[in-house]
Amino acid sequence: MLLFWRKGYEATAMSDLVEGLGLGRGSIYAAFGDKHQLFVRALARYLDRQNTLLRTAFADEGPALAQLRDVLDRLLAADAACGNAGCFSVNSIAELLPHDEDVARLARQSLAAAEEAFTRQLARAADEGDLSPSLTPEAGARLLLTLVQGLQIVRKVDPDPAHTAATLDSAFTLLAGQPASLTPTA
Amino acid sequence: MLLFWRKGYEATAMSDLVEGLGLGRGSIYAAFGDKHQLFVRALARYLDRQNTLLRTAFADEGPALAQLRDVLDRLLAADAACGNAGCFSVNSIAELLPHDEDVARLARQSLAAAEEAFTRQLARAADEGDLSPSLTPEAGARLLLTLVQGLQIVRKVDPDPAHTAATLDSAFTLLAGQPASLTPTA
DNA sequence: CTAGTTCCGGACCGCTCGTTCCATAACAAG
DNA sequence: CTTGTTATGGAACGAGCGGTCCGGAACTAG
Repeated sequence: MLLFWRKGYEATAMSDLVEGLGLGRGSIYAAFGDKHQLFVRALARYLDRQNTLLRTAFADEGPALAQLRDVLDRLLAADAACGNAGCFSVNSIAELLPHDEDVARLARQSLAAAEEAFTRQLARAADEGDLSPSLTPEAGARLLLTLVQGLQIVRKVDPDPAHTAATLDSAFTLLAGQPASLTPTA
Repeated sequence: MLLFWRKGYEATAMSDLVEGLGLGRGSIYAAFGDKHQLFVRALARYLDRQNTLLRTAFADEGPALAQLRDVLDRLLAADAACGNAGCFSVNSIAELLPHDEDVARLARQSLAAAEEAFTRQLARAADEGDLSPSLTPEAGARLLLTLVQGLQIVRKVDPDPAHTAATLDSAFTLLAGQPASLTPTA
C-alpha cells in the first residue's frame, strides 16, 4: 500500500485509502475488517516481498560477498523507486513500535529472517576467504542488517544515491578485511 | 517532549499534551502557536541536547576511538532510558520526512553536525594509529552515523542491550583495523 | 481596598476521523 | 423475465480532533 508507505499509518485517512484503492468504504471494511488490519496486511505483503527477494537471490552459488552487495543495492534501489518514502518496514517500526504488537511481531520475524539469510551468505563468504577474520558471520550479519536500517533513515535526510553507495562501499571494504578482494585494482 | 517522543506526531493529541504539560490549551497555543510548532521546538531541544553532548564529550584529549565508543554508549543509554521509545530524531525522520520541511531542516543540520564531530574524532584516532588504513575519517564517520541510526531502529524490535553493545563492538573492531588495540588481551 | 493589567484554563467550535448502514447495481439460477 | 443473492459505494453517525474564546483568578500600582 503506497499510501501507508509514503505517509505512515496515522497520517493516512480512510478517505485517502478509498480514493487510492478505487473502492468504496463499505467494500474496504468488508474485505479487511478495519484500518489497522488493512495496514498490517499491507506491511506483511511488503515484508514478504522483501524476504522473498533475499531468499531467491541467495540460492545461487558464486562469490558470496559480491552477491550480498548486489542484493543490498537492489533492495535499496527498490525502496528508492517509491519517491523517497524510505523503507516501509523501517517507517512502520519507527512510528508504531513499541505500541503495536502486530507490527512488532511482523518486524521481529522479518528482521530475524533477513539476519539469518545474511549470516548464511557471510558464512559462505568466509569459506571463500572474503570475510574479515575479526568477524564471525553472525556478527557481520547483525552489523550489515543494522547498517541497512540506518541507511533507510539517513537516505530520507540525504537522498543522494552516491552517498548511499559510498557508505555501502566502506562497509563492504571493512567486512572483506582485505580491500583488494572486492575491487581488484589493476 | 516525552509524549511526541513516545507516540510520534500524529498519534499525540492536543488533549494528551494538555495533560502531559499540566497547562491549559489556551496557554499552550499562546506559548507555541500550534501543534506543529510545538513539535518542532521539542525536536530542536532534543537535537540540541544531543549535539551538545557530542561537542562537550569530544573536547578533551585522550584515546580518540575509545572516547567515541564511550559517547555512543552514553547516547544510546540516554535514549534507552525513556522506555524503549527509541530515538526521538530517528522516529521523527521516519514519520515526517520527506513531507515536513521544518523537520527535514533540523534533521539535516543535526546529522551534519554529528557527522562532522565523528569525522574530527576519527581523524584524531587516525593520528593515534587507531583507525583502519582502509578508511578515511569521513567514510568512517558516515559509516558510524548510519550504524547508530540503524541501531535505533533495530533496538525497537530487539531491545536487548547486550545485542546493541555487541553490534557496536563489532563495528569498532572493524574501524580500528587491528582487533587488539581496543581490547588488549593480556 | 480599588482599578488596571496579565495570564490561565475549561467550555466550546467546526471539522474530519474511523466506522456503520442501506438503497441499489450486478449477476446467477430457474 | 423474474427472483434470490451478493457486493458496491455514497450518505450518515458519534467520537475526537486541532484550534479559539472569554470569564475570572492572580498580581501590581496607587
